[in-house]
Amino acid sequence: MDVKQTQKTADFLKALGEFNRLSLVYELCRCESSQNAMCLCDCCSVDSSVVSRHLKVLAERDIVAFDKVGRERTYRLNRNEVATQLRELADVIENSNCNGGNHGV
Amino acid sequence: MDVKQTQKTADFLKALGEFNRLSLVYELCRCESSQNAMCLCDCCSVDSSVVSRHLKVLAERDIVAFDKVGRERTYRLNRNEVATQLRELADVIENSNCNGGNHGV
DNA sequence: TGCATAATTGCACAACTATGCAATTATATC
DNA sequence: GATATAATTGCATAGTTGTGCAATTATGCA
Repeated sequence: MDVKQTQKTADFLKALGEFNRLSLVYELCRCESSQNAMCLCDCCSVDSSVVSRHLKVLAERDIVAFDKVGRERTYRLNRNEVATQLRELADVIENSNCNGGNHGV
Repeated sequence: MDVKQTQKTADFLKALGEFNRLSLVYELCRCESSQNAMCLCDCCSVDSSVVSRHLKVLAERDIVAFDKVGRERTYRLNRNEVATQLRELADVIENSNCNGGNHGV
């Protein structure tokens, strides 16, 4: 596995692997429409500045995307991209080995 | 989403989301048979004590399992369990929302 | 019993991270 | 322009994490 790709995958998982960030992801999960940051604050009991920073981390990893609407920013989950990345990792872990695919259950 | 479950999932992702630990996982991925810790040291250029600690973290999250063989410990990847957890998360992220399943592509 | 090897643990430390508060920026409305 | 609100940024801080080295434990073998 390529070092750069490994680092990228690790960063992706690390971004998801923090309680408040994962809570934000779940919160965005529950709502079909975009949510602004203030609204998202309610789901985790931390300062709005903290939420802002967490959303920034999630955006950097392409886990969420945002649009500017007036003075608000509305965030939405990149559902397909995130799900695809997780599934690809699952496939690698389940299927790749020296003998090429069979993991001997 | 239940707080305890969220924390557990976050811990799982955090365990995977570190470069050297993910490298160990990939290394175990490549090999069908169990590997001892010394062997695994080769895949990441850190002290054996560090590898030992990383493997402990991975074992705590049930990402790897080990057997004692003489004075060695041989580690193997819990392929199915890890893959299943990742896929379940992918499913939640892709499908769950207020309107019950459709995520409006 | 003595020695060698595998692995873990104690300790110290540097780097990173999450957090809250205050200040700042950006934008809408009056 | 003045004011209010949404969001971000600077700063300080406490807590966590990854790391290496040395010591220790555990096991196998002569």
